[in-house]
Amino acid sequence: MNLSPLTQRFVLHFGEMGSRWGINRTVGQIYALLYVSPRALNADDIGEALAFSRSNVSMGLKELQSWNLVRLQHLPNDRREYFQAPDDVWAIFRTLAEERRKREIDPTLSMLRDALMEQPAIGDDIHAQARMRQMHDLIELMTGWLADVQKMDSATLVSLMKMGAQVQKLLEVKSKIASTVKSGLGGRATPASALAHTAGAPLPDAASPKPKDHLRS
Amino acid sequence: MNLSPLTQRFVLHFGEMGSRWGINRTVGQIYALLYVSPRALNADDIGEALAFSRSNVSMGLKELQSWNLVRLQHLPNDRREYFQAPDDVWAIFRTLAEERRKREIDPTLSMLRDALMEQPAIGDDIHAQARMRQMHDLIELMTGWLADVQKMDSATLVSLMKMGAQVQKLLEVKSKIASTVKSGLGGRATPASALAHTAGAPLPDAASPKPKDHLRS
DNA sequence: CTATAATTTCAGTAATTTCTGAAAATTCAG
DNA sequence: CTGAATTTTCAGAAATTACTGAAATTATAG
Repeated sequence: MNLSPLTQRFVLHFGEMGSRWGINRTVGQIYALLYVSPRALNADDIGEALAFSRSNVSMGLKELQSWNLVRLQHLPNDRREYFQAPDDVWAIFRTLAEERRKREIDPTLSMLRDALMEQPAIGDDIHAQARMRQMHDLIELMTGWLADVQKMDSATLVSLMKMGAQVQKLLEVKSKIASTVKSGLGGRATPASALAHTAGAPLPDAASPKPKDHLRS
Repeated sequence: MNLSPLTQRFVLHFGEMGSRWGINRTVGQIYALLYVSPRALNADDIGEALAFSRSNVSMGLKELQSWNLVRLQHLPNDRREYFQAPDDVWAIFRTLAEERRKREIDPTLSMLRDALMEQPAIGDDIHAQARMRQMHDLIELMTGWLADVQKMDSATLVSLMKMGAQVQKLLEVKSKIASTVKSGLGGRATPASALAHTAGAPLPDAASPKPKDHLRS
């Protein structure tokens, strides 16, 4: 199996970017290859195409499986396992976001939660804890939002993203309506309380009422 | 300068996570320290607190500066440079998103654009190019959306994120308004009630007219 | 300008990560 | 079950990345 110049460039790029993305060259190249391949490939195909040792391919595939980024397939009359990337790029992207959250965010969120439980010992700890709370709240807001967004189907997501900054307009319309009508959600309530952010200032306490919680245990 | 147990834990955690985040231990620890510190620190402070060589601190700070993540300060009667993290954690987050886009996304977007210009040589290239186009379009949509979002002020962003999946309801309301121009919102269906519950439901179709495009050349 | 404080650079070393080949383990056809 | 095909594991080699101390550079007080 030899690669076309087009595929070659794509594969090599992914290899190089791999390091910036926190995966290694091998894994990046393997995934790039699977991604553009019109059919599922077995480990030998991959090793041959990319000139990696069989064991290296095996480890790379294991890594990709741990990321849930490959689908496994079996061909009739062939004992070997065939691998392919999911067809839907959005599905790939969701998986990626999900896995990165688990690996890169959740541990920090958990550490921050623990740290915020502690009684500040010395003066500087009060400031440090306030800073940690800011970070904690931001991360919790983001991961909660991400969880919400992950539930949407791709089509909805696409149209929301295409709207871009214009949702903001909708938000204004909403609060206008909300305040005109009697209605709950009072005026533009949410923003106001959310605004308590910023400032290097002492930061007394931080718990703002949260309409919904996104805690995962 | 010795660190409180609380700060120590925070700093060590950032050091360990550093590798997952694509920065090294030193840089992670330095930033964690600056982030929780109530005052700006000079390179010697940092080196002493973290037991790093002076040159290592210098390199770490240089790295952080290249990420635009530190502010530089000068104290009266002191020739040394003092460093601190920005007060606003949202500002930090924006910078981070921006810089990661530049380093981790833009090069790929550019490679994809080039690859899509080429004339597919062999049969498989047609498929490969189609896959690359899917990826390209997704990335372009995401970066365009990110650029829009980066323009919002933090308060707006926070309220949008708190809404989470509920924006989706707004979207429905919007299209309803658009179709029933005059009466709008008929009867009791105020946004308030519409917003009351998060979705998960199928969501009819998604292509809504797209008012704006995100192409950057 | 000179002396000294402060910072950066850099070559060499240490530590970590990636990759390989050989051996072990697993799978399955017959 | 047996044995060949296939995959995984793992110890060590190779490559890469991080870190240090010494030297070079830059900045500034006097």
